[in-house]
Order: sequence, then C-alpha cells, then structure tokens
Amino acid sequence: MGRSPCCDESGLKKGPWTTEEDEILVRYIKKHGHGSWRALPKLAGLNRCGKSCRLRWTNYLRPDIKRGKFSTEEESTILNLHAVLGNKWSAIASHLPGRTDNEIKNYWNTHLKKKLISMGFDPMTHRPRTDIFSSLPQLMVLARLKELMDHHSLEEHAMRLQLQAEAMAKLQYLQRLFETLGPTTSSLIMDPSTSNNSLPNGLADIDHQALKLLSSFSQLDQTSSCNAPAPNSGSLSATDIDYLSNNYFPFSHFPDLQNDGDFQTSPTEDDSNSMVQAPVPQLTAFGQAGDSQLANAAVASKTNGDSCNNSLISYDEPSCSISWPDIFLNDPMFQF
DNA sequence: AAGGTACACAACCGCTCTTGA
DNA sequence: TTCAAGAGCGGTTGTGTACCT
Repeated sequence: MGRSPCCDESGLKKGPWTTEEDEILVRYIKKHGHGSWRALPKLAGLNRCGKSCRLRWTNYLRPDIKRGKFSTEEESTILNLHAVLGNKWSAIASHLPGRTDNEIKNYWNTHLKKKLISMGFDPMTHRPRTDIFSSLPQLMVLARLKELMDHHSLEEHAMRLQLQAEAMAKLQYLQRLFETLGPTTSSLIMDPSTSNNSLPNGLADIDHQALKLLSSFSQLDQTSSCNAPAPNSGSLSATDIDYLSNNYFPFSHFPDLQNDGDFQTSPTEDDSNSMVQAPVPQLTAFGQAGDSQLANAAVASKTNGDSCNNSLISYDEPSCSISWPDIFLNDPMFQF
C-alpha cells in the first residue's frame, strides 16, 4: 500500500481545536454533510487536514455523543466486552451508544486497567495474575484492615487472616487442578446428566482430592453463610458444584478463579435465592462471540438490576472469560 | 506562592482495510 | 489484478489541570 499521510502538508494547523473551528466544522457538516473528508477542510474554510476534521467530528462534535462520567453499568459492559474482544475499541464502542472508541480507550487506560491490576488481575487476560501470591499478604491485610479496627481483636483477626490465606492458596490450587483436568472433565462435572457422581477412570483420585480441599473451606469461615449441609464425599456431582459455588467460598468479595470456561455454573431459578444469601461473584461464559451474543451480553449486564445476578450471562458455547459483576465495581475495597 | 508531579483526555501518528477505477 | 484514495483503527503523545510539597 504505502501511502503518504494526509497531514504531512506544511502549513496545516495541528493541535487543539478552537471553538471557532468547531463552529465552522459543525456548521458545514450540518449543511452539507461531511462528504469527502479530504476535500472538506478546503470547502469549509478550515486550515486543517481532512483526517483531523474527521477525528474532531467523530470523537467530539457529533451530536449523538454522550459526555460525562461512565456509569457503573457502562463500566461493567466495557469489562465484559473487553474480556472477549480485547482492545477492539470500536467493537466495544458499538455496544455503548453515544460513547466513542477513543473515549472508551482512554477510560480503560486511565481507570479500568488500574482497577483490574489493583484487584490482582491481568488487564489483558482478565485472569488472576500469576504473581498474586507475592502480594497476597499485603492484599489480605489491606482488605481486612478496617474490619480489624472495627470488630475484632488482633489475635482473632490474625487467626482469621491466616485461615483465609490458607483457603486462598487451596482455592488457587484447586483452580490449577481443574485446569489440568481440562474442559472435557469440567463439562462432565457440570453436565447435569452426569450427576450420578461418576468421572472417567483415573480422574477419581484427583476429584476426591479436590473435594477434600473444597470441604475444608467449610470449616474456615462458619460465618459466611454456610448453613447448608456439606456435600457428600465422593465425586463432584452437579448438585455438589451448585452447593459449592453458592455456599463455600469464604471470600465474599473474591472473584471465582475460573479459568477455562467449560467449567461454568448454570444458575437456575432456585439458585437465585441462595445467591442472595451468599453473594459469590459469578462467571460469565461467553460463546465464540458473534456480535449478537456480545449485544446480549451488554444488554444483560445493563438490564439486570440485581448486583448478585448482574453478570449471569451464559451462552450455548462457553469459552473462557471472567465477568466483572457490579459487586466489584461498587465495592469500596476496590475504589481508589 | 511557586515549582514539581500525576492524571485525564483530546489529538496525532502510522498502519491496515476497503473500495473503486 | 493492481494501485491509489478514502476511511477506520489502535497505540502513543501532548497539553491542560488538579494536587502535593
């Protein structure tokens, strides 16, 4: 291709636009439409290159542009879409009426990326950072500092921290375990038709090990709404998984460390009650997303008001993605 | 009050993709 | 099929402003 840039002619103005220039551009486009951007500056009487005019119009002057702060719902939508699309700002912008790709890109770089990093997630992969354990003690201490000051003695809190750190380590280990097992096993586990507590030969030991780990969580934090009975020992059934995902995790604000998406929760009407009691962050399993699915994702995260269910989006062909429920976005722990 | 620093956001740059001759 | 113009996209930079020392 190799084409010289449109703006390399000398004498054309660069830099910030003045209100006068804005008025000229808006007046011209309202009257004539933009037509050929390259020809526009000359016709409108602007000493700018066509590209600069186009950018100014599309990113700033267009009448349908929504300005002002991003809402929590918009944040959630951006996070969900970014988890699937990556830095496809224009594609993300197409699901946020009135927002430009440039605006979303800037907002991501200045706010959301930092927020994810502070939560211990890689902003590109949306997965827990592998070095999370290096900062785990600090994170735990910070997160619970206020609670410590308000409610607990030092000794009591130290014990709780220790137990929860241990649980976190186990949780991470469990996650790796499921990653190792791979999607086939995961889907077997999650498939209701396999709820007869069976797994392929050779996996039973690992499964049993995982269950033991999970069972140990129930003893860590009796106060975190673990009123339901512990699951039976043996293989993980779909019922067990439901139970575990709704009741077991002691961290009310810690995301499910789901990695490979075939291991997905499939909430039912009945589940919703227990979720209210135990607000465990939920998974989003995006399909091999076509635009309609992405649109659904955006709509779902916008229209569902309940913070616990806000990100309960599932598709026929789950892939891998963590969603970002409003519970994080609203959590003072992650405000900065 | 002055200088330094960090942050937010508008704008630019350079590349790729699309389209039409 | 080739080539050039037009348009779009994502990454980066520049600038204004708020905050801190």
